[in-house]
Amino acid sequence: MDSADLRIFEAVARLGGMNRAAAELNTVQSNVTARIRLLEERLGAPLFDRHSRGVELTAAGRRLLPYATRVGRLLAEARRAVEDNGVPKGPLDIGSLETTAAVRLPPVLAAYAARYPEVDLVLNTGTSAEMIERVLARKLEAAFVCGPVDHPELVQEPVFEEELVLVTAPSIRRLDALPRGDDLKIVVLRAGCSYRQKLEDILARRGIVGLRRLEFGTIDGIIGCVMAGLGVTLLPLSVVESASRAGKLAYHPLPANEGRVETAFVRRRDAFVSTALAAFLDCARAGQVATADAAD
Amino acid sequence: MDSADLRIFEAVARLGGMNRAAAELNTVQSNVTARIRLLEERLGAPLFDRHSRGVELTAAGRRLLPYATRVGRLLAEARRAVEDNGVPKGPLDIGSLETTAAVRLPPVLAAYAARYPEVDLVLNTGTSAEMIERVLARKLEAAFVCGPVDHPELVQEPVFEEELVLVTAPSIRRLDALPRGDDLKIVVLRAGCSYRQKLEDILARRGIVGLRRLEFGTIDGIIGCVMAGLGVTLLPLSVVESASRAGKLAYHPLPANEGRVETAFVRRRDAFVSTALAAFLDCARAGQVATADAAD
DNA sequence: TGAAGCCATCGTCTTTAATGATGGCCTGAG
DNA sequence: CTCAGGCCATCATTAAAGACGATGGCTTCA
Repeated sequence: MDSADLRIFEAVARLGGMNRAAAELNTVQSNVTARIRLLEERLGAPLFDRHSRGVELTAAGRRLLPYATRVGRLLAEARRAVEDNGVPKGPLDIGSLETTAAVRLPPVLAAYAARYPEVDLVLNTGTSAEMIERVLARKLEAAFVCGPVDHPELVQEPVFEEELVLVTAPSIRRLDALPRGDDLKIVVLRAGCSYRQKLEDILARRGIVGLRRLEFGTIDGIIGCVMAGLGVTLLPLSVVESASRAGKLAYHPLPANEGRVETAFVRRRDAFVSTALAAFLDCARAGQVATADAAD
Repeated sequence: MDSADLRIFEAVARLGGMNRAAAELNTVQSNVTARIRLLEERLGAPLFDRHSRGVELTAAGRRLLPYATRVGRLLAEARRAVEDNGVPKGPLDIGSLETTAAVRLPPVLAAYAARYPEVDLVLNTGTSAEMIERVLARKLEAAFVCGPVDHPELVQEPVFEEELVLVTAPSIRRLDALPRGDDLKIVVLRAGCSYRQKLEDILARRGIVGLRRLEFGTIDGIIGCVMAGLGVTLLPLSVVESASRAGKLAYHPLPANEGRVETAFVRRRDAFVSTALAAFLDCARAGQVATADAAD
């Protein structure tokens, strides 16, 4: 048994047929057939049931399939490991919460891009759940998400700490003064946003329930909307601090148990840590230190 | 790059030379040389530095090596997974503490051996540290050790709970009555035994320190020695209960925080769980239930 | 009933790998 | 100093493995 055998096997299993696998593998059907037959012979067990519509995995085939994919992944990773000679370069796909991307990452990204011009960094934003899913699916090397994350396949490292505040129009001095009923909407980034549920919980604990929602695609949209008195939102203090100083917004601190959230950098436990990623993490840590220093 | 390439690469790296690798792989040196050269060409990086005494890994080679071994292991595991058709059979290497082997395992082993005659079970005894090391080195599929175990590479499952007691000659009714000084020895299974440190700690907390040690290779040896009044030892209650009833020994219960230890069944997180092992774990759990029932 | 899609088989051909002999290089013993 | 014994590189040759294309049998669906 050989990795090449497993590659063919995997394609046949995934595509459900030898013809289709042959097409994908840029070879002919007879070759696929022969190699599968040989593999079955060597393993001493049939891997597929043949029928007229194609083939189907047998029990033995189902046991083999996960190994075929794992071996394939490992070989690809090995190649990357050999090519990664310690100088960050190549593609680097990172995920992030939109707020983190807006508040924390600009200096990090700027420093990183300047220092490692050979890296093609792609930043991908979305909710924590989306980002975690993509990291697990190996679509992203790592992501900034709302921590703490407890998943056996992931390792996390806390990198930023945010203080979330309620944000309202500047005329609202105290939360009591919030208008009730249809006049007030909660404004969130979009469905599934990590902060949405949190905001609803926070308001609910203060007896404010059943609010309408307004969804935006950008943080600027949200801020504009809140400035205009259309609603209330929940954002990191650092996002709204300057707008607040300018008198355009008011923010309302929350107790630590509600307002403190940490942002964690998560990645698959078993995935290769490229030099590009390691360097990025260094930059992110440096950004964190700088922030902490500034706060002192 | 292919698993066959990696197999050759791994042998060359491990043996430090192409001639030696060729001998191990049952082929000729020129073949090894050619394939390594081809592999280097395809990867675009030299993997070995050649010199007159043999070869040495380059940085790129060092990055590749762990993948070579992992791919090799994965293929071997894949073969086993295909062959394992759900009927427990083949070799099964288990580790255990000696006390667990003596007290808990006999019924489990008997039931297992009777039920699955096709399994070649090998029981390996030693200290927790030894067993854990061997599980990590993949020399054992799993082991019974003194829990709880916290290691990222291992998964554990508590299976037995032991009550450890101090064991003395029958004439010793209370611990106060223990003779001090050279008259008393602590009797342990052997250096490195998990219970040794525990016993010393327990005695130290009662002001008994600096005792001589006496080491034995078997539990029977220890018991005989304690019966004869030569020393004190620490053993699971279940080991000494019958001897105590017969008036040959006295045992002295310990508070729960000192005397309760759990025995955990540990295995590598990433290792294949053979049907034989799964069935064994079932038997062990059944034994645990039986014990618990009997205790009620 | 016939076209379309599927897999199995076979002989041929190409590519790849293995072999054994040779040569150059270095090292350490005599 | 020299020579034997280890090492790796190279090359022509041979053996094996894999890929190919054509064919045929089977089932399904129109």
